[in-house]
Amino acid sequence: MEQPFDVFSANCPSRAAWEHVTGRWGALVLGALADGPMRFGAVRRAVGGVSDRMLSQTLQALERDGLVHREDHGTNPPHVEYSVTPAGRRVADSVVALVETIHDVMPTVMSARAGA
Amino acid sequence: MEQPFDVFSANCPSRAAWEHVTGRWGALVLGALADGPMRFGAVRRAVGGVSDRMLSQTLQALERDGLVHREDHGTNPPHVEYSVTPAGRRVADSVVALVETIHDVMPTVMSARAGA
DNA sequence: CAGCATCCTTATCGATACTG
DNA sequence: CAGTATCGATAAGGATGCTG
Repeated sequence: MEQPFDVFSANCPSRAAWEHVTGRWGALVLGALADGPMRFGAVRRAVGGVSDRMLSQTLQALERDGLVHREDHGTNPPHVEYSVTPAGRRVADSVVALVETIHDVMPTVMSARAGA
Repeated sequence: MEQPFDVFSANCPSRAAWEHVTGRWGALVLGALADGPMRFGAVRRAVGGVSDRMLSQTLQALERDGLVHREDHGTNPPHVEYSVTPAGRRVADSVVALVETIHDVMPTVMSARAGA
């Protein structure tokens, strides 16, 4: 027995984690961090189009879910490093695989959109 | 040579496909259809919390992207079957893998949320 | 059954300004 | 640098009612 979790159920706690990960910026942030620890500004540059506000919120949600680790060096000027936790790495790897799959099928998507 | 596509770029056409797939319902619908062709009502029951309206929009976006195939039997009462296309199957498989990863790490997420 | 049209509420997000 | 606070526009989404 096991896995009492089911993202297809609206009220399962895994649904919230699912939405943090697959939300507008969650997966992209995780994908960026999959390459290694990065500072706030580096993540912002890596993820095209994200604002300070959204990045901050996204990182906080992922940190609360234990998928991202936040390391504040407490210096001035501030120096904070974000990285994936072991659990976060597993999720990030799956996200990266999904990104690659999307890239792979893009030619098909483009011709479908064109009204192939 | 190639992969001119990059979801990390805000203006890449793959970003739109990415958002259709990782949007609130996209991945869940794809995940449901990964099990085989389903009728509209069956998908709605499979994906907890989705409304007619959102399901309809989501299916249309995925169909436009060539990831989902819509087969209207033209009968009365209506009988419409949705299925993944070959490209959609690849994406759906990646989505299912992500779902499973999320389920796997849920115990970790739960304890992180509890303030482990 | 498989949807679409309409309305309306809510949540998301971006811009801007500010702080230690 | 690494954020937070506030505001306002916009879009997402739910409820309801209707159709062939």
